[in-house]
Amino acid sequence: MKIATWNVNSVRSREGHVARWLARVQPELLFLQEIKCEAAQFPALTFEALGYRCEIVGQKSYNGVAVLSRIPIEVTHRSLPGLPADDTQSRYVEVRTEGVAVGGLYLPNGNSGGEAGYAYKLAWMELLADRAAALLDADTPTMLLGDYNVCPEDVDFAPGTLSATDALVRPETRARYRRMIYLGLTDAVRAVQPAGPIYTFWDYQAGAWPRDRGLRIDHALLSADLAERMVSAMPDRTERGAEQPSDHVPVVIELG
DNA sequence: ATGACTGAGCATCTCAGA
Repeated sequence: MKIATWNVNSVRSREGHVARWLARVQPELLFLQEIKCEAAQFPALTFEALGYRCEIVGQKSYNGVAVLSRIPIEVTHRSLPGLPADDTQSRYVEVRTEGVAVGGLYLPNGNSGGEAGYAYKLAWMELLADRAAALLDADTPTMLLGDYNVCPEDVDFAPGTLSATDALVRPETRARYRRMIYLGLTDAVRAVQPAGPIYTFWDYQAGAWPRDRGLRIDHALLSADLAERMVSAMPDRTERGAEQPSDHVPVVIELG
């Protein structure tokens, strides 16, 4: 079973990219982030024609997540448990399939909105770790994947791309990511490639892609039972070389 | 000496992204 995540930076601008990628890779589940539209504008017919059901948690202009599935799923959550009722940002969807809980997430960047914006990121990370703890306490096989907007270690960003005060690398950010690792979750891509740079994002600016000056910010965290089942986990770099690409590439996890 | 991106929207600039 292949489960993938992809921040597409507008699903309407990337409809053809996603359709071609689905036809080529044929994952069972694809979680999308930054769809940047409401459900009514989502190009569901295109993906349904390829055999994928679409579950959309939309939002106008910003954020927005979705899951495309070619196996039966049950949507269990359309927002991250614990957020205030008046939180309007669409950043989380969770499903159950074959006894596995799979959460697709778009974690706040944290570099805009001043200290309040950064505090929102940290609060969101606390609730995500709480959600992980609840699933693990119930012995639920769990995968939490998406755009974490966190470079866990210095090797996860090319030299010179980020300052030490960037919200993607600040110590408070990394501490909260580590809390999830300490719960017992496995960083799938790092388990496959324990050392050395491996990126999932390259900025549109300053020739970041041709110079391979990227970041590793899209992750899949697996409970121990799923980590044991893992066959492969890797970003699909080829997508960054497409015409008019997203600045992120898909990350694919294969379970046996 | 130095270039310099992309998408959405009550748009021809601003916000957000990272």
